[in-house]
Amino acid sequence: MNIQADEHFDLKDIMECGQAFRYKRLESGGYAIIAHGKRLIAKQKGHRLTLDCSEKDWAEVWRGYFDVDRDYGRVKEELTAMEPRLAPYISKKPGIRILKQEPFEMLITFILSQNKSMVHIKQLVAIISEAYGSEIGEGGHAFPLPEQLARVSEESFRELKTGFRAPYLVDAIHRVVTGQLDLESLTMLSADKAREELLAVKGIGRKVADCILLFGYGKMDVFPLDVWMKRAMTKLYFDGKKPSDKAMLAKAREKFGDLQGIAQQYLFYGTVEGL
DNA sequence: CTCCAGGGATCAG
DNA sequence: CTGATCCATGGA
Repeated sequence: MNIQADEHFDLKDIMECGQAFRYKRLESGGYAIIAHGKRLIAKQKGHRLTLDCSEKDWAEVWRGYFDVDRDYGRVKEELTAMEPRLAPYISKKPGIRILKQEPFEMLITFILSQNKSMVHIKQLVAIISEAYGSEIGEGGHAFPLPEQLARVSEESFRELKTGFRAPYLVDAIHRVVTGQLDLESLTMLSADKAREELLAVKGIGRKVADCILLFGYGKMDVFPLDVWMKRAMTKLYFDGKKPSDKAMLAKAREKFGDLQGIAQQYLFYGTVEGL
């Protein structure tokens, strides 16, 4: 089916700005995307977005995934009004949107992400999906469900080269399948309350928790502070001197308010791309 | 060889 | 409270 995309939607930038790991760029310029247990082929030409899905799947899955019902024109106006220095980052990648991905997938993916490069995270998530996720056609595999990972031992995770993160994964999965960590219930909580729940898991710190909240729950009032964002914030607001994490987070809230999660993504992609 | 990667736990002051 | 060190592993 075809969708009308506006100037605030750029498939390439959405997929490649660092928030998603389960996509492949095709020869045609389109993308094969796996999310929410489904596989999608998407192509964009100008304002025309072509998707190989039913209207039902569009309505039930992909519309939410692409955050279509948020007015990014307004988001960008508000952010620019709050902080004019964000403008060059926004105009460099004006088509970024925050994807709404599966909470459990984000939980596992970002526990894995610590101290790893983005390409390696992508490889590792692919390997885990192929090993334990259900086949969904065309050789694609869904990200594994909690029950599918519950039988995986720490030893097996180590064989997949997850290194010191293996026990963290086992602990997180155990908490989910036993109901000790109720991912569903975090939807209704404030970011601060939801973060508290996530921080109880070993291997989840502030940064990983905030990535889960932003990309898995669409909570835009968080600011994942990773090495790239520390560079960006230091350069922008602290004159090259090394500020504390607390100072950087306070500055992010001051400058970007409840839209700091979205601001973070413009800053992140811009910084990775060398702006 | 060294250094670093979308960090966090632990321990020393 | 802040800062240093260690943690596996692969790529530059």
